[in-house]
Amino acid sequence: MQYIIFNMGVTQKHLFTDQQNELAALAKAIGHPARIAILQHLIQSNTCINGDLVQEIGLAQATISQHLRELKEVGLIQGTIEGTKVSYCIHPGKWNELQTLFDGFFKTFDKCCNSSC
Amino acid sequence: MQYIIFNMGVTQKHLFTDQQNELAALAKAIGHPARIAILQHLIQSNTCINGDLVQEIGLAQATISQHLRELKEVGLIQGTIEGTKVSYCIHPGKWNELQTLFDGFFKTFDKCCNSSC
DNA sequence: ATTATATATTGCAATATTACGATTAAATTA
DNA sequence: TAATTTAATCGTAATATTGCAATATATAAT
Repeated sequence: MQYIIFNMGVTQKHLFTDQQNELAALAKAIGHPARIAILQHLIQSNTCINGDLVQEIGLAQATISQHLRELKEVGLIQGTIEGTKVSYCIHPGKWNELQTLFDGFFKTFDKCCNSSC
Repeated sequence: MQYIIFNMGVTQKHLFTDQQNELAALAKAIGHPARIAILQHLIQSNTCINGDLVQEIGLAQATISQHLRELKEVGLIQGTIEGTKVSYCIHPGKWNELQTLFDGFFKTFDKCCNSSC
């Protein structure tokens, strides 16, 4: 009689620190070209709506909406309802956190110490 | 008679620039806590082998091997065969490219321009 | 009230990812 | 040569992701 085999297909987050999980979650969020494109367009135009991105990128409305939700869930963007539209923009605080976390991670590798193998 | 419906479940890379795809691919590669942990351990110990990481992280040998392959495929690490072991280390050039690409991306958002919505 | 506009959600199909055991491959050691 | 060590690959199971059409929801305009 079997109770649990093990969690197949699921990331074993408990093996890692909160910082490792957070860094990975942020990296994963920007780990799709559509979400990179969305962020770049938001940065350029300050704010924009779903429909703009559908035009700009060329994916279906539902698909863009889904990508926006993922970026929102990780906190990198925020949306404000304006009539029938929703105005999206970068969340400056989270963007700063993203930058700081990644910078810190990158800097831990000191290029002067020859890392060869 | 139907030839192509469309590519379900597959990222539509042709919609994006090479730079967007490259940035996303690198972000995706570090978008898993196990791969973050592997990179951090490589940075700390300069080089290490599969078995070390299995001990350190606590995932199965095959799983660590798979994560190592993903990091190798994107070019962030390299492996050198040494007897029965394979010594892994960071690829300094690619690490530098990673850093430069992300830095450039982060900087395009200028915090002074109030991005609110 | 009805129609138009815009986005979110649901449902579905297909591929991708995560994880592990078992096996294979390749070099080292006894 | 045979046994040991180490890592890669194969096979499999389960979940996650990607993408779209269709539908639902909610506000604005007629």
